[in-house]
Amino acid sequence: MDEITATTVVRRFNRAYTQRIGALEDSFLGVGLPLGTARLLFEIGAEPATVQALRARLGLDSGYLSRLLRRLEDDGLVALEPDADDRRRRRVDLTGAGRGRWAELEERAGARARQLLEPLSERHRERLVAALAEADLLVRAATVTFEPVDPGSPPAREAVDRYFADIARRFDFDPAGEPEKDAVLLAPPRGVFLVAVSDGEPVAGGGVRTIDDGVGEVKRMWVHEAWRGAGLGSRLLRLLEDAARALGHHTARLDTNETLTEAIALYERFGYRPIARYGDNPFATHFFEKPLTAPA
Amino acid sequence: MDEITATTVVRRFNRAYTQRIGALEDSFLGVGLPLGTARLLFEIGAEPATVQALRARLGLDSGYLSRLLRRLEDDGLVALEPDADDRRRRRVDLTGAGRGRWAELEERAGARARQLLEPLSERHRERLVAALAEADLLVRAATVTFEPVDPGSPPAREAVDRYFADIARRFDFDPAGEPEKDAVLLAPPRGVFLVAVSDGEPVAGGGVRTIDDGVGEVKRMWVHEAWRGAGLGSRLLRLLEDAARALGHHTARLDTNETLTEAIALYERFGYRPIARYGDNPFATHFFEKPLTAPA
DNA sequence: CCAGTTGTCTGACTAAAGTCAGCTACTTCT
DNA sequence: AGAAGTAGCTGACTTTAGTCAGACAACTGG
Repeated sequence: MDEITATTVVRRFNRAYTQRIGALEDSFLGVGLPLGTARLLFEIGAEPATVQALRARLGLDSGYLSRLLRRLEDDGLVALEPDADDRRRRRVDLTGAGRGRWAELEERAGARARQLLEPLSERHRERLVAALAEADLLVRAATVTFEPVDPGSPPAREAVDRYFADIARRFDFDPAGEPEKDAVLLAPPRGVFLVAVSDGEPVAGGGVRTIDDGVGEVKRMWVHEAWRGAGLGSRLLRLLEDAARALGHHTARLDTNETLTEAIALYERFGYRPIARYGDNPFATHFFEKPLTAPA
Repeated sequence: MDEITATTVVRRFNRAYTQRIGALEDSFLGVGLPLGTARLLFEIGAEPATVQALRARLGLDSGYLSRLLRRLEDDGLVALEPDADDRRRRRVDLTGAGRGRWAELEERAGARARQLLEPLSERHRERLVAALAEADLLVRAATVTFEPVDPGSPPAREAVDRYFADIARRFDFDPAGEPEKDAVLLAPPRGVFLVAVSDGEPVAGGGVRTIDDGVGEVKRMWVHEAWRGAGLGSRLLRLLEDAARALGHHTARLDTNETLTEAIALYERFGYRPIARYGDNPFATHFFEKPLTAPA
């Protein structure tokens, strides 16, 4: 695809959309709260959080946020209380009145969305919704980044747990003890674990461990169901190969189960070739290897 | 489609997109201009204009805009000069320095778009661009409104001219004298002409005239090539039928040429039935009629 | 040619948004 | 226990964005 055309389409869309719907944010006006305050209330309603979490989510200055919260508290819309675990922290939640105000904001935002769809016929509405859902998935996927993390850390553990849960649905599998071993094997200096997190939730992850001098093994590659089809698997595998190279490996291996057909297709697309069984993974039925030359 | 789900998708997309790209607008920052000022400079660069045109395009207060322009002028980025036609008006254009600054903004906006596409594979990039193009078309179509205008007015004339140009491409057609007749026949109180305008350009239009007591004729239905497939034709025909009812008609007629197959399909979908030739339009080959009962 | 209208500008405001340094209470590390 | 760091708050600002009521010059219709 022509690079110029592609960015032109993105920019054209941005202009049209923000002009028409971007005013969407202004729909928060008219409930007697300035926009920033309304957005904050909205965010708290979506999920009560600590002050610092809100600061991160909204990208606000600490002093500024403090004042906004104070104002919401004075208006009786939110309640702040010290966090039991760390009494420096404060947890913010909506009061009854705040919940009412939040529902109002919800309703307005919903009305905005309905207003956009309303002039369209059923058929065109379906097309728009499908296009937005597709764009949503791809935009999210494009803006997520993979970060190396300690395989014992909560996001990594969650990714691995979900990986096990997913494959247990495909074939008879018992992860007994595996997560604990992973936490060691996939950690530096002999391993790596990468996770992509979106809205605080891991959406894809996987690791590399060293099985022999110069030979790395790709393990636990997983992509959240709702995020499949957006190319995260390919990006992850490419990054894991880079990581293996950085660990000094000249060869990447991996094993998998015959039921995981999409995974096998991905490995084949990436140039992995079937090899004889290695290691002692009782759940693996297929084994692959690929020489790690300079990155493509 | 489930109404709730549809609005949910729109809202979900809005959140994700504005959070990730909406910061897009902030990309105008970092060139030493506040956002509003940068947007103004951008708009002037896109097309030099009078102060009032900018006011309309950006929806700014006259005093406020005046000051913003002053600031840009002081910075040597724009030049203002009285309009030759009406010396109350002032025309604004970029200076050389302004053009440089504008190019910077362009580059930043383009970089933003590229940055969104960059992490995606060719295949996913194509999918995202296609989805955004589709959403763009439908969002524009959904937010455009049809307004009754004098058929002699510039937007109506342009719509009719483009209609003639389009059909002349389909079959041998000579519009001699027609636009002048239209300006009378499609005007109140015996006719109506509707146009939808987007970014100052007509994108769809059409009219109704009275051919007999209680009988109206739909004429000059046209949709801009770039806007086809978004349901504007259906919306327009529905509105024209409403207008015919408002003129007191119980029957709608129309003629068309056999080469205009999409139009014929539209009429049939709307319940028009073929009838014998009426009138003396030498270019028409097919004739249709529909009883106008209460609106669906 | 004059009354009314239009296009732009100025003055005098206000509210919202955001920044920065320093402070206090609490936790963590050694 | 003490030092060092963290979470949040307060005070004192600045900038941006925007409103509104005139003022004034230039145009337009009768």
